[in-house]
Amino acid sequence: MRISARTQYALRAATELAAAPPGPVPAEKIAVAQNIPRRFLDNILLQLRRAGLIHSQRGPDGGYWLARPAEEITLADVIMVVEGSPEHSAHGGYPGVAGPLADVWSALRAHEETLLTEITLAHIAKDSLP
Amino acid sequence: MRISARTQYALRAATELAAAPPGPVPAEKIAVAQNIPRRFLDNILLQLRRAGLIHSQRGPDGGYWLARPAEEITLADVIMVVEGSPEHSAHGGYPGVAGPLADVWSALRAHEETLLTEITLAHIAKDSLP
DNA sequence: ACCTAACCGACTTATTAAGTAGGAATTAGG
DNA sequence: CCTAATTCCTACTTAATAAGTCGGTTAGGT
Repeated sequence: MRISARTQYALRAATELAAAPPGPVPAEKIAVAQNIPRRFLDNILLQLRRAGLIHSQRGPDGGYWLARPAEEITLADVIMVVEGSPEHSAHGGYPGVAGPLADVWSALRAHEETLLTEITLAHIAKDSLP
Repeated sequence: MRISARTQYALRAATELAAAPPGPVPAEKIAVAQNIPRRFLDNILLQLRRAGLIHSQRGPDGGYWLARPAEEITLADVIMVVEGSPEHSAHGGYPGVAGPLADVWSALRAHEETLLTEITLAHIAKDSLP
């Protein structure tokens, strides 16, 4: 269950947006609230925007906001953007007697995906996990 | 769900031992059967032995064998040896509104651990997953 | 003695993660 | 129109980890 700093930052930033009142939230505010290195955060927010998960506005009073309601953005959505699509052919088919190991990884991944697809940013922001 | 090559090798090697008839199995045989770089495998087996998971015998007809019955060695046992004990303080306590994220990781880890603790080398070797 | 196989630490190389740098483009307010 | 705020973008650096290699040493059996 490895979760990179980048991924965690992305989720925390997104949660911050989910919890904020309507309107743009500047990156600086997010960085301070979540204690994320500013420049790095820029980088991540850019990626989220390009993926269409958030929108942005430049200039004074500019900032970022969610492209969809927080109830409709799952953790998996965010994670997939920053981690890239998982190439799950990595553990496919072990020699001989070790074959069944692949089924274990596959079960683990399945459960993980299920869980992360069930939980939305709204759940996190409101502390109402299912 | 990141699983290092080293970990996979360790599990596959252990499975090979679990499936073998009683008596020492030389590293070379495991390396060939599982297509694992020989020197690297040495390294891993050494680690497993030091952890008390397997025993060894030098000289001709030497090799490795499981220290306990395959039914009593879980995947978690093997993984913990090669990955080291998880420092799960890594994601402990996020600022403000992101706090509940920690519960998600914790749930994920709990499930993972449960599953890996339920499955033994015997299950893999005999392809009889629960 | 000799061959086989485990034992051991240190070393090299490749990849990824994490963060930084330096600016350019946009927008609102005065 | 000028200024300040703020996003946008590419590329770079550095640190950590993973993966595998090397060169031998030690012990056991025949």
